[in-house]
Amino acid sequence: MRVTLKDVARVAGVSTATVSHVLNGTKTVAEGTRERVEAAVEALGYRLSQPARTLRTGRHRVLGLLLPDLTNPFFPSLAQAVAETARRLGYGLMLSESGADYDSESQALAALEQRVDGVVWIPEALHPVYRPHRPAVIIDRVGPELAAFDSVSSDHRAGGRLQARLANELGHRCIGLLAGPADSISACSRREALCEALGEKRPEWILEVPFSMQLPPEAVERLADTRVTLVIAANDAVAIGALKALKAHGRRVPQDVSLIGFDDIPWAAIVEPPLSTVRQPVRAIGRRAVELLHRRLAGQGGEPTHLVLPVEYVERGSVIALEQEAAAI
Amino acid sequence: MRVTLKDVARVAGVSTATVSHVLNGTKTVAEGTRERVEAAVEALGYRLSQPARTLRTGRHRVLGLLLPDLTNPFFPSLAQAVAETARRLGYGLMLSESGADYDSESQALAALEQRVDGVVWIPEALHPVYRPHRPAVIIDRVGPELAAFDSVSSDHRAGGRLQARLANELGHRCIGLLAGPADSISACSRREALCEALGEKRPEWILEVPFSMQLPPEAVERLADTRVTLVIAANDAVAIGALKALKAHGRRVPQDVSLIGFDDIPWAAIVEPPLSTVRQPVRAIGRRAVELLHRRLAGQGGEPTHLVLPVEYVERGSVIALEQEAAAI
DNA sequence: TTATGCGAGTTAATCGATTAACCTTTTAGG
DNA sequence: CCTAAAAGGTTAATCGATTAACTCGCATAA
Repeated sequence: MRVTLKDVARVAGVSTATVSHVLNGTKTVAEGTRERVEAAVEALGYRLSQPARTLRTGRHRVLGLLLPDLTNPFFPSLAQAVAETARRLGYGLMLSESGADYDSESQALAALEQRVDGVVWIPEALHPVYRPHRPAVIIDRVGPELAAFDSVSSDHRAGGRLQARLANELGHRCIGLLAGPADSISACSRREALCEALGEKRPEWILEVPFSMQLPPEAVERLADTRVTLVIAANDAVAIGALKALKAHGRRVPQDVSLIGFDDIPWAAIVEPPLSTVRQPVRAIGRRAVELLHRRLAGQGGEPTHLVLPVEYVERGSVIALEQEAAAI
Repeated sequence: MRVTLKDVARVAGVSTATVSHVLNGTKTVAEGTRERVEAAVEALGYRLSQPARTLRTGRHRVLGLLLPDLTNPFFPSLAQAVAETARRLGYGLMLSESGADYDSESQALAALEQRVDGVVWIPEALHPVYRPHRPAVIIDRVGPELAAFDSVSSDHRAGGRLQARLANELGHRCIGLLAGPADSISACSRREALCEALGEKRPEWILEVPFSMQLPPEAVERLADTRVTLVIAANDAVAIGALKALKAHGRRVPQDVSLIGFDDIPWAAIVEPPLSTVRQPVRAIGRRAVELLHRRLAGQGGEPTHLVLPVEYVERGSVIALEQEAAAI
């Protein structure tokens, strides 16, 4: 059925070793021989068996990427950067979504690990239940449990402080915080740094919501609170959900209430009004993660590396100064 | 280094065959023996080598999904449906993006095929250059080139007619069409059916744009055309791009100009105003595609099956009747 | 009593590549 | 002219599982 190296070797009149060397360029092969081999490959339509090669060499030449949720536009962007870098370094990419619960995350990771050389992993839980069995680079986690692995993350704390400073400078005293899930490490870092930097003027209310455009009814209700002059959202998806809710309540953004997100997903610039947000360097994150993984797979790099990349504020118009202060500026 | 079946067998005091049978449930094994084997597996932390299994059995237990662009929110939704169904049928999923050009699409497909049992493929080009070497289910293509493969697609022609009927009923006579790329089969079907159904009242202008929120400058310019009362977009992403451009021109949707999209991506409901669109049954498409693939892999099903799934109009408010006619309704 | 079949295990071939070790011829250097 | 190295090839072991074919008791049926 299947055309194997052996068939090619027979047709080309050489040994399988030679065919392999031609295909992989692992040894010099005489011009004429190589041509005969290549002709045979062509004629027979030979296709390498990856499983066989992997079994023999122990290398898949594939990296895995495990992320929480493709419908959050942040992750496709990340996936593209990861895929691009992987391909540049000679790897394929196997992408997997971890699904809702931690069980399915563990399962997905376990399944992934069996088919790749290493994984880039964006864990969901603050206290992950699973430890990778292969080289892994963790994105967005700085906790102690996975400290043994390389990691890359945005400077979430700086992001939180950025938001706080903005609130201060623009004179917002009554803040509503749509924080991310309590067990998300990145959401927690942002929230902590934000609250610390706000100091006295702690948020009027804090609500934990999932990273999704779909706000829980409770959150929608809270957004009717007219005292609040600035809503800080866990990320852009949440911010966009909030935007919709605010409009439904008849509150104008930014005239009646300012709104700020996090991530800078493509849609942030599209919604009305365009969303001011804190940008994560998504392409850099993906690139650096793969590069770290590659280095690790090459056997270099002893101590785990923890990269923290800077974030920046992107002004788009959904945040303005409080009126009384506006005159002063 | 690696713990193999042999190690487990040695520790459990049985042959590798027995271990394999315990692990796969392929033969009855005495209670006590099984327990010893399971204990050994646990104690040694044994993990199956997928490449070895695949080499031996010829089955990967993984399906591939090749799609054009993860940043178009239609595809993540599709990917989720595909992943879910695959998992339900006992497969893993390997997801790959085909990238910009057809070369990289062929490469991606070739790479994918080597690691999966079959692929779900959403080709970009009207005339694909590559023919799959494995069982494949094609999504959104009804052309002759790939007719030998199973396929699933929305009823794009019906979608086009739906849009035309809407235009008729609401009295729009001057239509701008932001058609998709000329080499996209689905875009072409829609466009053809639309134009046929419009008959006399063919669009004032037709512009081919890529499936992206980022409209080419030419398209942005055209949208300033105040004669046009209805803009039909190739898909929701394009529609949302158009929405932004229209606003930039100071034209209100839907008061000054109606706008309709295609797909019904999650964001269609979020933008302002919410976008009326033609919904593709994305979950059903994904599910049916995997089911077809599974059947084919099981060796059943002789003749290729071509499934065409119905679309439906989703009214959200971005399309209204022309004023003079509005009174009549 | 003899065959038959089942239950529980084992043996060993096999999947399709890679690659260390080895063998000839050439080639080049001194 | 002699020797070392390079060039060009081959042989055969190996990666880690699966599974057809076989063995050996023992129970059941004829």
